[in-house]
Amino acid sequence: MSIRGAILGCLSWKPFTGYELKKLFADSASLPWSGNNNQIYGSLIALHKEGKVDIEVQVQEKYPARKVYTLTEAGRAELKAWLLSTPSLPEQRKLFHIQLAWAEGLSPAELDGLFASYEESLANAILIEKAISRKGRPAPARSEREALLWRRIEEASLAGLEAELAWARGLRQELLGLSQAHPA
Amino acid sequence: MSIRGAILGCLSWKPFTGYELKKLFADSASLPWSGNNNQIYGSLIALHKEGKVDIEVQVQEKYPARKVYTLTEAGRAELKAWLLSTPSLPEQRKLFHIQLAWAEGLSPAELDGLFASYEESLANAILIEKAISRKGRPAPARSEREALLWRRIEEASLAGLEAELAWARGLRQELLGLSQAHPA
DNA sequence: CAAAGCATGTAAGCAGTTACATGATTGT
DNA sequence: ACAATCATGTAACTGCTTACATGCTTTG
Repeated sequence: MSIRGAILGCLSWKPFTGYELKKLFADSASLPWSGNNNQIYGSLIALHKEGKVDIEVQVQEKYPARKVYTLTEAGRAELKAWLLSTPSLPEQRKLFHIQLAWAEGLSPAELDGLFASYEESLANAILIEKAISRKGRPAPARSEREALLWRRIEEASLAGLEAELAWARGLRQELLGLSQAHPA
Repeated sequence: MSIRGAILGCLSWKPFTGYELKKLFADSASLPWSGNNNQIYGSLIALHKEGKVDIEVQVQEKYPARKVYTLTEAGRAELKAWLLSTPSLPEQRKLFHIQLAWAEGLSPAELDGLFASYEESLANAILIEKAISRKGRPAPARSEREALLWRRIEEASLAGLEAELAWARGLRQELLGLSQAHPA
């Protein structure tokens, strides 16, 4: 349910519609949710039922009506409680590593192909991340502290990808060395 | 459904019972599943229905009967297909970063407390990982290649934790500097 | 004229978790 | 006496994903 916290956090920055939140989640590498309708709209409806958010309906001429959500005092209280809850350890799900772990049945060439594909998608993800970051993504900067935090969080997300790419490249080279030392 | 792949992988190493697999998943830092009954036993039952595994029931005197699972040819085929499927990008779920992102409402002391708690649990997780790795966890080493892969995978998991701890420590110091430059 | 964007919502399903249920044996 | 280990399985639930449903507008 930590997506609730993330949604409350966004709304503590400024009011949003569900549609805007959806895009925000979908575009962010640090927010590990797909931003699908069910989660966003569902959470907003639940939050409203609990009195944590207010809705302002803005009727438009050419587009469907927007529902702009604002935090209430109760919402602000839940956010603060979540912010102060004890931090949880980071989770890393590196499925490729599990694939590698059981790759004994693959030929050196097949293994090398997997690495090539993995490195390519990592390199691609890094390029995309860098492009977005260079363009400057919308971020709150209500204080020097907040700006620093956001900068460091973005850096960490990129650094994680780059570390993984470096790891894969190093290991791939080692494997090439091995298969040349003991040819089939 | 990637846990299926992981289970098939284990069984390609040697036969296991559900109970043994459960412990294996629960103890491993690289296998991102809790090893709960429902998943392990459920998957094994499904795999058996599909003819991917054989069961040998071993009745024991003092303990409940064990069901030892072995891969069939069909199981080996599914494993190979999974091993050759295109690698997926690593997923990182660093919930603490999201907490930080919206921490604007917290005092410097409250923020510092969060960092202290985070660093402590990271340091703890690292110690546990190192202890287990020093004792040498059970791992297949049917070839030089397999031994190398398992070593590097273990290292990567530890390196991820250590990088996160270093990141947190660095940022915490920067924040301390900030709050002294602009005291409340 | 097709695709993408604006904007909301629901249905069906998969993946994963905690907790429940049973029951003997061994260690503290 | 209490907890942990051995060993299997089921029930109830949360979280999250894909896909469905609608309908107008703008862009290519």
